[in-house]
Amino acid sequence: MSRRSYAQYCGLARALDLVGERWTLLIVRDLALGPRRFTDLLAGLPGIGTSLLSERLRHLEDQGIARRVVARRPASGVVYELTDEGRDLAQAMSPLATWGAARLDADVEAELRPEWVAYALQASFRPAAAAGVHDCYEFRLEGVTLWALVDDGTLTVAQRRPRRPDFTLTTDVPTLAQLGSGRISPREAVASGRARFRGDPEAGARALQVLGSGGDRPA
Amino acid sequence: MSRRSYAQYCGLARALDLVGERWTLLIVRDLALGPRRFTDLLAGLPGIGTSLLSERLRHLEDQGIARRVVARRPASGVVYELTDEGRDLAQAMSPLATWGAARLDADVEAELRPEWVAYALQASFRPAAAAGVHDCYEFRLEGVTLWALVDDGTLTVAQRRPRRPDFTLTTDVPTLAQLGSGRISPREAVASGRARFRGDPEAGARALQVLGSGGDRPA
DNA sequence: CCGCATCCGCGTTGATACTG
DNA sequence: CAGTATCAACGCGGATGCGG
Repeated sequence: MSRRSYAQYCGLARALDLVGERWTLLIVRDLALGPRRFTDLLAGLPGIGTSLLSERLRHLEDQGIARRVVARRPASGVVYELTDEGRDLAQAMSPLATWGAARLDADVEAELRPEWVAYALQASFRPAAAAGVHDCYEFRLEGVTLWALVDDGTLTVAQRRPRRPDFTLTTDVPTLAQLGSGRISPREAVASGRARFRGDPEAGARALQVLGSGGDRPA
Repeated sequence: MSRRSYAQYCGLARALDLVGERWTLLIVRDLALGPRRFTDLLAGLPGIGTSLLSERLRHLEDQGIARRVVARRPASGVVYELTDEGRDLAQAMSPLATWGAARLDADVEAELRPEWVAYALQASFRPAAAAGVHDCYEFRLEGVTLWALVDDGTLTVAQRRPRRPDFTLTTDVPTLAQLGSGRISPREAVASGRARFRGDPEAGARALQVLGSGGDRPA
């Protein structure tokens, strides 16, 4: 029953005491995309047990990271959502996610869900660079297609085509991650056959600014 | 024997598969301050068992995050140090450490070691803001005193006074963390009695730029 | 003393069954 | 749908031992 603590007066140790246990950060990740029901979370975390999810949620609630809300409108039920502190945490773990994304090898036998990519896009979104930008980017990734809708300072990742996209990028997730982090240039990605770009090159350049580390121009 | 994996094609899940297990990130934190011996790490991680530390180190080695080096010079023995990838990771976990530092309550029964504070300072250091800066800041924190030596683009955190400091800040760690993150202004910290500042106010302003989120001026 | 392996008791986790 | 109850399996903490 006693929660194990590192008992160190150190920011990292404290963070790990709070959210370092198994599944916790993945729950925060899922909640970062919006309110979720218990069963939504359960479906998004294959392998977690219901009791553990229940306990984790209660703990996040106790720590003021997430909030339990009795939903009314769509269908009565319980919904979990992040608090402001939870959103701070979601921001703080983005670099870790980016670091991990760069190490997503192609050979990993891992499930690919649109939500994970949506989370990665949200994490790498730079609102300041998106001022005055109104674009729609289509990403096709191994059977998963999704759309990033940039409107000024906001990014919405949709799983249905919201409007005619300014470009379509067909690639795989590791390549997309490398593009976003600037580890390879769009030119290289296309030249090596790992990516295919169709559409407005200027929109592609804006996408790099808004969703990546910016700078380079697409082929 | 089978390492448990989340098996999700998501950057965060991958990062947690690699370094999400207990103690692992704290080991990386310790190594981020420089090469360490097995027993140094052991001493800095009260509660870890020798076998677990050994296994974690081997895993970090396998993943190319840390490296095992047979030391010669000071005394023969084995030393562990971060690889470039490990340094990337250390960078990536800094925001998490900052998030946790803001939640280091005064009531926590936790050990305070100069190294943790040194790590926090390193994590918040912005080399770009330190161009042309040559300062020495003294921090006195509940019995622990240390010095931050800024020289152009580099920060060295010392546990012995390297030279006459440009200012001395006496406070506690939560307040220091809040100052660094900009959650309170130096003015407030001093006015509320939580901090005491003695020395060159302009050096204090530079410290905020270099070690914090910058902007405000000290009282 | 340093670096590490082995063993054991226990807390945490994963899977299933069951309930309002 | 939103959990609680239960139990087996695994990971971890602590002790011990052993070759440099």
